Amino acid sequence: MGKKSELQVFREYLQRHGLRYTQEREQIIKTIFSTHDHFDVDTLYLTMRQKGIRISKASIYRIMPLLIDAELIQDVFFEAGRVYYEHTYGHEPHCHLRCIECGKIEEFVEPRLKDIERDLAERFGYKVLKSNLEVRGFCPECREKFLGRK
Amino acid sequence: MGKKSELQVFREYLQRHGLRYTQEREQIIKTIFSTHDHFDVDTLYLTMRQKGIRISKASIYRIMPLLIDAELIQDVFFEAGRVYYEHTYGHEPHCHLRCIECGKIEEFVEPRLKDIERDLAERFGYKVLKSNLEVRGFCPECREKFLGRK
DNA sequence: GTATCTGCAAACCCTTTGCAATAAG
DNA sequence: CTTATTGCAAAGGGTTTGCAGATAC
Repeated sequence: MGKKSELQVFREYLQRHGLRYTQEREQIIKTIFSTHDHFDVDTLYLTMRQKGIRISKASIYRIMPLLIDAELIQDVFFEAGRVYYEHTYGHEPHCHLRCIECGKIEEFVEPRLKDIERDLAERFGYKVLKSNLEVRGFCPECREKFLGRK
Repeated sequence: MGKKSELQVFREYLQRHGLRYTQEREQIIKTIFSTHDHFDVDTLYLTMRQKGIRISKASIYRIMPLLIDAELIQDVFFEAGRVYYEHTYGHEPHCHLRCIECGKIEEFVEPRLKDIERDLAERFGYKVLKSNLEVRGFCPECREKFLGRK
């Protein structure tokens, strides 16, 4: 049971939905999965242009929902009116610890969330699909700078 | 040590910052704390107009950051390009369980988050300020409708 | 060939901002 | 009185959309 490539997953998703596997869609997937960073549409657009890939923002905006629906990426957080994404296919579900001062992000896996989800499903009768835990604070450096060492 | 009213807290906050306690600010606080619902700026604006309170959206947009800074309200989630808020003063910190189909929201208190926060602070050296856990899924009704009873 | 997809530019919509009038202290 | 605040309307800025030409299949 070898793991399918993200391209393969996307291709099958498109086929299943009667959609087409275009140059632009292939390039977006490739670009997104070529780094581990969180990104927004604007960043993705600029990155692709820098690589010499011709694409419009409109197309990116139209393709993002497909990638989410195909469970290849996920929106992680919102800031300054922008949506930030990360690619999730092939990664263990994880949470984010963000410094509100410098924006640095640490990822961590928290097994206790599974228990919490299970308890919630039972208590409220929900079918739990996913959970998102975001912790905010000061990273060690900013903490020192702003809270005076302690 | 009686609990201060939200008005009192806001008044003191404003004073402390050299700001003025205006009609509009008083009315916003009163309106927000008169229900337990989550709200966005537009809803708040319409609610106030319905009650016959004269206020502009611009003022609401300008006052929201003050309420957040005074720790009276908090932004809870973003959806369809909008920010949703809830009043938090006087409430125990809680998390949200949302139905992605009908939008219903259940609130729950999760004591295990405190442990998680403590562990994170130690592991990454962060000063943790707050955490936000949002769980998404299908509520009992929507689950039945869409997933066929099971 | 046919229906989907793309790029462009305009439209949208929530939010922010400049400015003159108003009100708090 | 002095300075902060409000309301209005215009500007911003991210996202969506209509349409004609391009492209997957």
